[in-house]
Amino acid sequence: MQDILFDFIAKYISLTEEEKNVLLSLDLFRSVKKGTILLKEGQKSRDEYFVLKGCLRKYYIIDGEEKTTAFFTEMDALTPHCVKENTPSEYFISCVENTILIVTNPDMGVEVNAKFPKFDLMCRMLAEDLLARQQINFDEFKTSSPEQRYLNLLQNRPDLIQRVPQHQLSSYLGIKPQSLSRLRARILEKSKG
Amino acid sequence: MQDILFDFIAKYISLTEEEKNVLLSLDLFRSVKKGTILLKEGQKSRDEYFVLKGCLRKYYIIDGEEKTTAFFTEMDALTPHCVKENTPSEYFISCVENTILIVTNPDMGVEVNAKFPKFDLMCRMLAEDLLARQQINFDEFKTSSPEQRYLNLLQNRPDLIQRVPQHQLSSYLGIKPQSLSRLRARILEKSKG
DNA sequence: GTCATTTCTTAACTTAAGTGAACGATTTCA
DNA sequence: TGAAATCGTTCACTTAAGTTAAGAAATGAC
Repeated sequence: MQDILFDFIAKYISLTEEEKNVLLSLDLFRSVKKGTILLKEGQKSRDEYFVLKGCLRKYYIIDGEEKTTAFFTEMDALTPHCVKENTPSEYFISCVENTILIVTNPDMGVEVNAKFPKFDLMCRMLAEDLLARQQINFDEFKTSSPEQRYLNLLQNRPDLIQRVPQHQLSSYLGIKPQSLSRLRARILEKSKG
Repeated sequence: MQDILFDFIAKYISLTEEEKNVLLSLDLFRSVKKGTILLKEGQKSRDEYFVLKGCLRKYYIIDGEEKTTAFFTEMDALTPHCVKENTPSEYFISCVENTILIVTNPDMGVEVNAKFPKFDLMCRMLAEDLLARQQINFDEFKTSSPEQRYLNLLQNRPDLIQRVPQHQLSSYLGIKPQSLSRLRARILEKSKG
């Protein structure tokens, strides 16, 4: 399980065995049941998440309707907006599956940083990395039709389509559940000829 | 002009007069004519931009059609994806207006960092900041209809609607120019009653 | 296992975006 | 200045997404 964490960190910096042990001793791991809501709209929180196993979902409730805008799976990091701004959250975060997380907060960052000066460097690289990926995703979203977006998802994150309910996927694709059903039927029809 | 730069930096770190002078002496300023293409698809580049005055546009050409995905105006920073990855660019960057830029590259970062240790810190804060804003924008885009997106733009960046041609705005909103025309007419009709 | 709830699909209808074409109005540039 | 290209709007038509409603299928609770 920890391997996922160390594989992830290894993408950015290298750790000694000793450093790894110190990290593990911090006891950051947390196991969360499917359906648990980690963050609610209006709530303040200092918790940042890193997914070791499982899946988190970020969603808004707008006019009484859930609007899912992101999924976080293995190796994904998630710092809710409200953590940086110290404002009430505009969105919810819940567990799509039973999930194992690393939970940290900015204060611990300071502490950890004292022991690992490299940690700061890694955080910057991570932020830049996420930003770059986010921008590409956004561009792809803007330049595609819902159907293309679904096909892209099928290519890039096929696991999501299996592990996430359709009605959550649909708003992630920017459409209604009925439209996703129809769109899938349309694609199937095409492939048959 | 430099005030824009220092106002921007002041959001993150504070500089002494001496430090400001050193920064100015680096001669990073560049004036670029409207229509100039700073980066082309397929091209490699190390240049990062910060807009002091004017407007840059990022666009793809997909099936022979320009798809605009971002505009960068005063105080916006832009690091093309290809700079970090050292791969050919997938998109173009051009000047919508005569523009004054600060042009840097990662190597200079090393040099600058020797003189300003704070610089590194600022870059991380900036990356985190941009990431947070980007995520909110993306969420907003996903959860809105084209019409809502246009109204949001009218609220949040009214200047863009003035300074940017309609057909570039439209793909930024994820629709065709004709649809933007129609949508504007529709809104006007509504407001009349 | 059964009942209730949630989720997914289908259908009919409405609304809005895509497409192709035409038309002035600008803008560009020789 | 005058011709050519670009740009914005409009129109008629097509296609796809939103909406409302209903029913089938899967899931969960007891």
